[in-house]
Formats: sequence, structure tokens, C-alpha cells
Amino acid sequence: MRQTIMIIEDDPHIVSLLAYVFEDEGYSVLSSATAEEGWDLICTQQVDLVILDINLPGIDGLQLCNRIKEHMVLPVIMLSSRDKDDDVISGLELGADDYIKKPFNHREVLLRAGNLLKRAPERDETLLVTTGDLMIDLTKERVSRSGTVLELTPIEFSILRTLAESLDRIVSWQVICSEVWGSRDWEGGHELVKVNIRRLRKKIELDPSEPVYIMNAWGRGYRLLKLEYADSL
Amino acid sequence: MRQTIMIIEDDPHIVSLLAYVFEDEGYSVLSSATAEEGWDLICTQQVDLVILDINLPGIDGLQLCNRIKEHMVLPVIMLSSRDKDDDVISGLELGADDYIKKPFNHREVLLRAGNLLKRAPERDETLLVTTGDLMIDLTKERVSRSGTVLELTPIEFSILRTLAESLDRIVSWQVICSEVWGSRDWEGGHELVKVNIRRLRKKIELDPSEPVYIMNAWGRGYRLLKLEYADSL
DNA sequence: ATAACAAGAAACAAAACAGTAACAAATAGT
DNA sequence: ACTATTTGTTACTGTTTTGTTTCTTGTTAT
Repeated sequence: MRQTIMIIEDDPHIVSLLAYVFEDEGYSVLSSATAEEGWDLICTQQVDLVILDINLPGIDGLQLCNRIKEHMVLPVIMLSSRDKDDDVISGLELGADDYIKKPFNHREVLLRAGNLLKRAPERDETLLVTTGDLMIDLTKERVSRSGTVLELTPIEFSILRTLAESLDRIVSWQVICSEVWGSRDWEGGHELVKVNIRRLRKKIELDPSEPVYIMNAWGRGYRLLKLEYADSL
Repeated sequence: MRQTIMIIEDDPHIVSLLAYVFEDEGYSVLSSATAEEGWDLICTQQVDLVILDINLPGIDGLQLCNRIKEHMVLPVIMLSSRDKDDDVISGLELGADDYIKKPFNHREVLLRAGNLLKRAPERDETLLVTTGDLMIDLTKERVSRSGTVLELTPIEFSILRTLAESLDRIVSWQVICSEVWGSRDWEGGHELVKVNIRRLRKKIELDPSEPVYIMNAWGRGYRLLKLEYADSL
């Protein structure tokens, strides 16, 4: 899903420059010359980030920023030619996430925007764990690999959740046992985990005999590896 | 719980100004004039945010930022007198979360720091011990040398952890025994430690017959030496 | 220098462990 | 009640780890 940048700025040159830069990087761009129109667009369209000039005719950028922050969770970058510290400060105090002074370098804008967007999705979807091509949605209890949904049984999912909650850290079979089955007579616990790990691997690993996600740490337990994602979804 | 700001900056005036400002707002402050010392503090102390000068003697701020971002989740604000766009950009590209140019307004620094901390409320509990090219991640239970992961057995790791927790100090074989095996009949304990130290060295030392990391203190025990890092990762 | 002792090295067997498969019991859907 | 799926149990195999022993090398103190 492409992310959308909303540019609110009355200087058409700046708008077209920014639009060009962001579209070139694969973003969708919306723009508006006034705060009023911008607000309407923000409310009706799917917007992921707002770039907002301080100097606007009518309602100014600071007021709009304030309004945005009161009503929604949405990153805002303020833009200003005024070089006074006061503006930076009032902008940030009103909740702006970043502040860039004109004239700006377009690479800097891109990077700062990217920075904010990187962080944004983790905020509301805190319960999504990803590693490599694997996506584990702990809220919806759904697991997918490269987009295709994997059907896990309750116990399989429960084990995967336990591992995902300690992503990249080793989880002993004792911990898995207590997380998945609650208190349980420990006899056979080790075996149980072994067998179910195998069943889980059969479903989530491309080649279960050469596991990539669930790795064994000899004598210590299992670890769901944190992998950087390949560029496929 | 008070949040801790780490300031890495070689100009003592700036350090004391920032320290004053942040402490006044209720933060705890740690500081260091060099990247090396700063890194050690970040690894061993609970730090929530780093303010990092670009110009530092020895290893510079950009390199340290890079290293931090590779190993932990921790917001970084770069600080620089250089006003060139290139610096801003390379700082942000290396993963810095924000960038402030000197001279700065102290309110602005506070607000930007507050912004980052708001977003990253959970403290990443990375307990990292480094010496030379060795990295021992006590949280993830993972050891790497120059970036490559070393596979240690439970006992090997347990010994290394014991030594790492007393970095640069001598640990007797009695202490190793009780840390690794718990209470144990002491017969053969000395031999056990000897053999397993050897096994450990075989894996972590480049040349096990010429150990660099784990040194023997004759008649007293072993010591994991604290080495300054080569600039290789 | 040399005895006394600590540490390094190598080899071996026992124990612990992970992976695998097959099968029985429990559970849910029809 | 019957079938399919899920879950628990047991058994087997090959591998890795670990404790023990023995021998060699190196260090310290007399």
C-alpha cells in the first residue's frame, strides 16, 4: 500500500518541487494551498503524513497543526521561512513531529518524512510481529508468509506467539510449556514441545528440514529469528 | 521511572548546559566526551535517548550512531556545528532520529527529545558487553566476533557470561563453578573449568593458542580482557 | 636449575538432546 | 455415530555436548 503525503503550502513552486520529489520516491501526494481545504482533505482521504507551511493565508499552519493533533494521530512536519526560534518552538509545542526551515534540501525532507513514517505504523499495530516474509498478527491471530495465510492450530499459534513475543531471544521449553499449557506436569513436556515445534515448522518454514525462522539453540531452547525482510511482501 | 539522557559531546560547556536543562525537566543525565566511553555507558546503563555530537575526537558521531542503530533500538539526536546539508543527510541516513544544528535553542532540544521519547516509550533492555571485536549480547544470548555469530553451547555461553559480567576482573574457578553449575561437588571442578575454557577459546579466539580475550591469571583464575575496539564492526 | 604445581592439550565414553516417525487419544464437524 | 483434524505419547536414531582421564607444557619459588 502506497503511503500518501499531504502538502499544505501556498507557494506553488514549493508544492510542485515537493510533489515531484515524493512521487519520485513512490509516495502518493495530495496538496492544498489553504488550511481549510487541507483540513477537509485530511479528513476525507487516507493521509499518512502532513507537510505544513506555517505561513498560510487565513488560518495559519500552527492553528491547523493544533487542530490535527487534537483530532487524530498523524505525523506533521512544519515548514517555515521564518527563522525565528519562537516559531520552531511553538510548532513543536503544538505537537509537530518535525520542523524544517526554508530553504530546505529535498533529500533532508525525504529522510525526515521517511523517519516519521517508519515509526508510525508500529504505533497502532503494536501487536504485529514480522520477520523476513513472515507476518504474525497477534491481535487477529493470523499468520501469513509472503502474503498467503497459513492455517495454524491453536497450539501451533500459541507456540509461535510465545516465540514472537520474545523475538530474537531464546525461549526454553519450560517457558513454552507454561505459556502454552499453563501449569502442567512436566513429564513429557520436553517431548511435547519438540513434536509441536516440528509441526509448526512444517507449516511456516519453506523447507522444514532447513529451518530459517525457528532456530534451535542447543540445550537452551528455541528462538524466532528476527530477519530483515526480503523485498517481497 | 525517570528517563535517562546520554550526552556525548566533547565541549564541556555544551554538556553542562544540556545537563542542566534536562535535569531541570526531571531527566537523569549521563555524559561522556568520547564515543568509546559513551558506547560503553550505553551498553551497560539504562539509557533512553542519546544526544550525539558529530565532531568527536577519535571515533566520530556518525560512526557511533551507525553502531548504535545496528545493535539496539534507541533514539539518537545528532548535534552539529557544521551547517552543511551533507552532514544532516548522512546523519539521518545512518538512522539518526533527529538532527539539531548548533547553536541551538535549549527549548527546541527539549521538545525534540520529548517528541522522540513520547514515541518510544518502551526501553529496550539490551545488555551488551563488548571488548575488541567481540560482542556479547546477554539479552539475546548471542555472541559475535567482527559481525559473525559464534555458536556456543550452554556451558560455554554460561562461562562467557560469567566472565563478561566481571569484565576485566579476575574470576576464580570456584566462582565460575558455582555460577555455571550451581552448587556442585568440587571434585574435578578445576579440571572442568580448564577444559571448558579451552573449548570456549577454541570458538571465540582467532588463535586459541594465543588468546587475546580470555586471559589466565596464574593461580587466581581467568579474566575477560576489556579491549578497545578496532574500527571494524 | 629444579622441584612443585598450575595450565594447556588431546582423546574417549557417557549423557543429553534434537529431529523424525508412527500411533493412540481427544475433539470437533457432518 | 462416523470421519477428519488436532493433540499427546512413545520409541528410535544420529549428533552434540560434556565430564573424566591422562599427558604435556609452562610458570613460580626455593
